[in-house]
Amino acid sequence: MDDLNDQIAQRLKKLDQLRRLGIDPFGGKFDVQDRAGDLIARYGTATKDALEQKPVTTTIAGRVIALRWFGKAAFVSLQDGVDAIQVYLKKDVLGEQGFALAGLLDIGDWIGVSGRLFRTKTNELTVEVKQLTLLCKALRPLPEKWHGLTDVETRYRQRYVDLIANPEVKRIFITRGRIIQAIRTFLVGKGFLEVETPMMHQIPGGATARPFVTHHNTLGVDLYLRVAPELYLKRLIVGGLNRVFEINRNFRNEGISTIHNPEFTMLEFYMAYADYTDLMPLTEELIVELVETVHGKGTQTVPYCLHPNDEKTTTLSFTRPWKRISYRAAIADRLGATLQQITDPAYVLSQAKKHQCDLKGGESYWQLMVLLFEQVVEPTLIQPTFITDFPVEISPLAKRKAHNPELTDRFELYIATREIANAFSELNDPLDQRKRFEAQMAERAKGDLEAQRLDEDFLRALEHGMPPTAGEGIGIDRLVMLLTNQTSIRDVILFPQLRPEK
RNA sequence: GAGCCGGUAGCUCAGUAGGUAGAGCAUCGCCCUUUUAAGGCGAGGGCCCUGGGUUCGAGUCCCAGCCGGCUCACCA
Repeated sequence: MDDLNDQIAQRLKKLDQLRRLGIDPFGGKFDVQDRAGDLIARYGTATKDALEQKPVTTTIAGRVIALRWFGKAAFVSLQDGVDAIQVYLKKDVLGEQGFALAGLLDIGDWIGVSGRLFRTKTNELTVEVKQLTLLCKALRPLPEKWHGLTDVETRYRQRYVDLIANPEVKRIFITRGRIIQAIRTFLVGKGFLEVETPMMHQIPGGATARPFVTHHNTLGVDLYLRVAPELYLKRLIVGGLNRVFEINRNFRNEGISTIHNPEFTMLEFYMAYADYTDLMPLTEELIVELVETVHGKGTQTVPYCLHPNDEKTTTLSFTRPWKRISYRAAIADRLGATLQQITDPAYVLSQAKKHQCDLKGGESYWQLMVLLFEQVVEPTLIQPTFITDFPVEISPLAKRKAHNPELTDRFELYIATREIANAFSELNDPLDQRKRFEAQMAERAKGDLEAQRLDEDFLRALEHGMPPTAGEGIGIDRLVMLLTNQTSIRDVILFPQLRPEK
């Protein structure tokens, strides 16, 4: 222990004293009879008299998070999961042996207790401990009880301490788990099969992003951590698994921010015989289901702070149906332009200049439109909105619109200015897909490190025939942020990526 | 990657004008058998992020770096 301080030294001293008393400071199996939460639920309203007339005995375990001494007695706050219950240690009930152990307890220790329930003078439901068992001695002190642990760096680096000291953090991660469970239940209920596809790719594909590179020693090849599972999931559709989904990590070698972690969790699902229009009501249904999972049955609105230091909370309304507007119409709307004007490249260029888009010169019409969309439309998309009909330039894996080959059968769902879902009718024309890959490779050759690579095996799969299919990806971390009202992705990822310590 | 803010005891934070480093909680000792931020009395605990510089003297001023937060840019 490099940073040995007096508090650790004191606890090590107590460790010796415990061993001299014949007590194993690191305990063993303990038969827990009740959970603190259950006791509170069951006896939270039981009166003092009722508990005396019909005594209730219980055996519970947990971590000591507060310890208040009164000479020959002490009150302990025992944390058991998200709940805490008070236990009372009294010399004449515990006996000499038990009381000696009690005297060596510290905040942070794990204990098991047996005894009867009673109410204190202040009417708090409390366990009067007859039998005290040490389950594990903690050697390090916990943060202060009142302010807790607030240093963000320590919270992320030592999440275990954060989880102990900040109950709301624990709640967020429990909610995250419930959200993911609810997604699985929802999709399985719709006939989807959960699958796992490779995380290590020989050709990273399925998204425009820079990959992480690693190396396989025996094969003697470099492998890439996947940026998306898309191309593998579509291979499964080719193989006849008509409805598949995967919830797993993607890795993108990019910057880190409040909405970006290098590894993030993505849901992707693919549905044969469907198109992107089928996915809009499905997405509404799924997300409303998740809103209800988190906020309760029948909930239509969710409070959300758009920025960390925002005083005011925005109310997000999930009442169906959600707004749908095409990419082009959304831009025209914001610019106050007609659909006629917005097709004019000169007009679009002038607007891009007017709205301070980051122009390098020589942008195509659609490149300008993409810049304008980000600049003027995205920040306004607070309420759930489906943006449809994306330009083919930025949709290399999506089917073209039947009546307009410049556009694709695609939508993105925006909530609180962020892209939450991305879906399209999957391109199943292997000849067009090859051209799209070639166009991407041309971009790569020009120095675009994020452009996609040509994947011969994927093309071979498409050549075997992929039924018309609709596919969608949902960024789980950002969705969890929305549903738990968190403004930083690090608050919904247990161990966010940080620079090495020291 | 750029800008702004921060790093002082285990934790949360003060630190005046550049002049011996403080509080609360936690810890240790004593008192206390119904408290809940328990209380009372006493005590210990510091690489003031790191490295340079200015100065008689730096937690404080200057420069560089490390780590973090926020904002912006790219990405989901």
